[in-house]
Amino acid sequence: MPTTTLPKRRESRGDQRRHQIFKSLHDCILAKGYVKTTLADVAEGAGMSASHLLYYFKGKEDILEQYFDSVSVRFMARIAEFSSQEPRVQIQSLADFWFKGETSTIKEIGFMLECFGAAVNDDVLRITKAEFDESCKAHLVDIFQASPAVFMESTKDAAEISYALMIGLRSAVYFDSDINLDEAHRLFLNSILSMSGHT
Amino acid sequence: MPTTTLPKRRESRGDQRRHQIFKSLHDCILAKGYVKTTLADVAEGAGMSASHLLYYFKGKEDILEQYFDSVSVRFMARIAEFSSQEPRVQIQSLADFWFKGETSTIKEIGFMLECFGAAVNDDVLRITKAEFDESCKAHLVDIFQASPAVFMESTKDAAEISYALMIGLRSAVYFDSDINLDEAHRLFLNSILSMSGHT
DNA sequence: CGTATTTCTTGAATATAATTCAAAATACAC
DNA sequence: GTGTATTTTGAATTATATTCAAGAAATACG
Repeated sequence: MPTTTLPKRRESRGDQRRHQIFKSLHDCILAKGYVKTTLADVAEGAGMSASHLLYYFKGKEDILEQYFDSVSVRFMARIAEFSSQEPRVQIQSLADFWFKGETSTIKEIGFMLECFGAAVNDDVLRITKAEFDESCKAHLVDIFQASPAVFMESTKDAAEISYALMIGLRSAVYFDSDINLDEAHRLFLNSILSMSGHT
Repeated sequence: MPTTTLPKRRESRGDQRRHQIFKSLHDCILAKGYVKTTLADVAEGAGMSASHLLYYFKGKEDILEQYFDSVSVRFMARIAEFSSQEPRVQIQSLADFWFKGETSTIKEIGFMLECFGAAVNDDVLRITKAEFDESCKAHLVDIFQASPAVFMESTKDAAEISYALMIGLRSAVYFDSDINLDEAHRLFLNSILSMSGHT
């Protein structure tokens, strides 16, 4: 399916091409998963030949690595926007970000989980994820420091637990039928509010 | 005098072979990850030809699916053993199980994370994981019901949060340098004890 | 314009790994 | 011993990632 995109002057031709490839990879992963996605699949979605993908990227892994990085950057920017809000509102924003909206559908969580699995044995993905985690936890520490009270030994512990809860609940939403996005949202929100003394 | 050796018919020849294959697959996954492991690698470790692996299993995926299932069964049996203990001891046992000992090294956590990633687009793995999760959460509900007090809306919520915490903390231990197995053990233990009213 | 140069694009060739299969080797029953 | 069932293998087959030489298109420049 060829996509006719308007030529933006801000983006070089190469960047446009790269974005088409990312978009196609994302579509393919949501449809059949990264492992089962072939370069031919991605190429067709991006309207080019498979061999031409390797003009822009070193290989299949490289496409995922760079795409994962771009998603990571986008997410960090989004989360950074919350910083100006009151702690209580910030917590609400985070709950919404991780358990509501288009970035947190079941399929998107599946994409995330598959990336984590791939990251286990891919240095580039692993480092990207580690930096993303670090950034998220730093934000959480800030939130807890600005909060009324923390029922934890330290704000660092509270951040660690909050982040683990987010990862674990999203995983549960994907795999387990006893919990859905709304319930996970409630559990996450209530837990963080409670930990931060927002009674 | 006993002249006849007992026929160790506990395991058929085929089952022995299958176990050799599982063992080899596990070694390979710890060494280079499932995706990068080839059938030739597994075959060499199990002392047979690659094509012969497919005499016992339908394919590479099938080996992982059946091995993951056997690990799941083994883990469930181990966790079921804790049931006779007092709630407080049971919580300690769970913390040790998930964050201490040979089943919870960094490499084993990596194996788990890679399986979860693969499970996203593999029906067999996904169902195995879903059933395992369900079983674990049921045990947690039992623990909370037998505990002094639960600072949650329900024991189901407490179980959901505990399990999410376990998954999220193990993931953090694998990817993030700001937390190790000992700290995760402490955080998990303290959180569950606190949630269950074991002050 | 015309053409030189750079960038883009492809199909054909190659490499690697999973899977199939016919047949050989081995174990086993009688 | 001989026939049958099981185990095992190496040699094809298939699928996919990757390389590469060369053609097409865009762009720079006289």
